[in-house]
Amino acid sequence: METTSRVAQLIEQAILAGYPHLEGLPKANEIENMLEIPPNRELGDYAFPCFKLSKALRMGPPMIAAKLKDAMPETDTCDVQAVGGYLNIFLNKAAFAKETLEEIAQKGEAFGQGNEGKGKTICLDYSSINIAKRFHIGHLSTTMLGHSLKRIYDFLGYTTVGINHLGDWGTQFGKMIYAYKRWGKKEDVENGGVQALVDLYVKFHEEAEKEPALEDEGRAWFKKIEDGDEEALLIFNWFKELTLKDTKRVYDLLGVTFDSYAGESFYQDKMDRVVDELREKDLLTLSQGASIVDLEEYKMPPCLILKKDGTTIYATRDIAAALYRYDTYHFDKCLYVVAYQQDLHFRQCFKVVEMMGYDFAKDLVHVAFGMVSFEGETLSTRKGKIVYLEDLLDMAQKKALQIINEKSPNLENKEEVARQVGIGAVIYSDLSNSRIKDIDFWFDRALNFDGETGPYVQYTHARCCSVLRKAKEITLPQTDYSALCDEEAQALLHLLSRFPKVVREAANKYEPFMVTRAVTEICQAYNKFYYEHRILDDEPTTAAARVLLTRAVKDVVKKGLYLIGMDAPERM
RNA sequence: GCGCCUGUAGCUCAGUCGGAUAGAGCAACGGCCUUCUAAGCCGUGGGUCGGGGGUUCGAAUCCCUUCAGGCGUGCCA
Repeated sequence: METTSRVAQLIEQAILAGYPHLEGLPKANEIENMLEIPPNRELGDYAFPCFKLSKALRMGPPMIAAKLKDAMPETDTCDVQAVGGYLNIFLNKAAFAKETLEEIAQKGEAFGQGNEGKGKTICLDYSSINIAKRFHIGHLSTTMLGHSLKRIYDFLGYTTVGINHLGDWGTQFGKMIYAYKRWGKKEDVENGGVQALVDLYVKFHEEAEKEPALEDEGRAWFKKIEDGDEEALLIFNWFKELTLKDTKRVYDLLGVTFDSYAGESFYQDKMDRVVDELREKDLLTLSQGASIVDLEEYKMPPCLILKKDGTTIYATRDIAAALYRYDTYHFDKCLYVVAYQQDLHFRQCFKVVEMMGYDFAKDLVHVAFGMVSFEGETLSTRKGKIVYLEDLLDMAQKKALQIINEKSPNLENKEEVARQVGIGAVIYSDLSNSRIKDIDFWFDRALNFDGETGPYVQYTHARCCSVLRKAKEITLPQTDYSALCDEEAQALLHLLSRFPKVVREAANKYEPFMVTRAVTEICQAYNKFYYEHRILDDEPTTAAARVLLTRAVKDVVKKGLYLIGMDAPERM
């Protein structure tokens, strides 16, 4: 049983001892939730605020605390003190150390793992790149948030389905085909990849300024795609392959994977169902030539389903996708990791699904995140205010390599470690704050390797590994847990023991940064511990305890990094 | 106009379901490597928690109001 639950039970017993017949007093599980962590370690490991009992017991909080202190059963779990209105709890340090470390030692990197998600499926829509566009820093958050959430849910036993909802439908692809046929060369596109396609698209718009008829040509080619014209599809699919190939390089660097690439084009033949069903259920109304679902009752603008030319729109597509995903995966939740600009769009879509009578509408969740700007300005290819992810990751790896050459010139696999550290720095900075915050991208921030950064955490992990390598060379006796009663070890043990709860909170709130933060705090506490105490102490039983603590830190940090999508090199 | 979001140290941000003197990192300055990785550790300075009301024994946290900024607000996604 967890320490906090046991403490809560003891308090429950103390309350019951004093007031056996009084109704409305908190039970152990409620008490556990009421427990707090004092602001200062000298005030104990946990605190029970007695203010909340004041009314029921008709007594001042300090008096209650004093009475509870006297009524607390004698155990070796903890001691208590009454301070003001608080009942402060002091754990038996050695017992706490033993319990925590034995569990982590037994479970290793599986510490915190769970099976509460067993039999449940979670769909995650993330990254969702556009065909014929280059991957840039604006795509990083959706990609890493989604990837991290997928790993977190996997860790908790859920079945997860990662979906890259490709942006592969629209007139722009007709324009691109036209531009390619008129100005493009096969080998240029083969060699230039997506950038060549982007160039063709830009060229189209330049020319269309002078020659407006080109717009019609573009539309005509898109119509050919829609109608399944052989040539059009051949070129279109080739563009798609090129984009996916280019993007795969970035996904490989980041370690990101997907289970499905069903994007917009995939739903083309699944839209009729939505429209028909909306008609049948009498939800569709005609307004200004377009077909809409009126949402005035819910204080939202109408949801557009068919444009006045009768064609579908992204809301139609997202509704079709939601229905399809439910039919296919029977998800317990479907997460849309998409920027907050689309908040209204998703609220409308989810509401329409609900109006259609689908109960699972409540399980559709928009996991919104902030906007990315670059050095204070809106991202813009045209103004050159853009950073391509491939370039950024390249710079990060180069910087990491340079630092390795300075600090660890004898490291064996420098290139590989530089990859892990450089990319880790970028991922960490992306997942270090709550997702709703806007990000103003600055190179020196994303490529910072000091302080609360990816490299800092990786460094601490590597430091643990180093100590453990040294420890292997000596034989250690039975562990003396009372050697871990010092401030630094105890602070560290608390952070470690809380890790499983943090992972669950991150999952419930869709906030990977909580894992990032928890791991960082563990590293800070370990580095402090490391400087205050010699791990490989002359006293072997002490050394054994500290080595065990080091191993626990290593395992938890490694798993935490994994959960946010980072690698943990053993040397750096 | 209306809706959603954000506002905490010079900068970037944490802050548990309301709880004890509001915490980190960066930047600045000053220390610490003949002992386990100095990508580290320690110290110093720095805060009207946007403003004003209210609820409460207690508010950065809840409610109201106001200001500032961002985003959205029907045929792009």
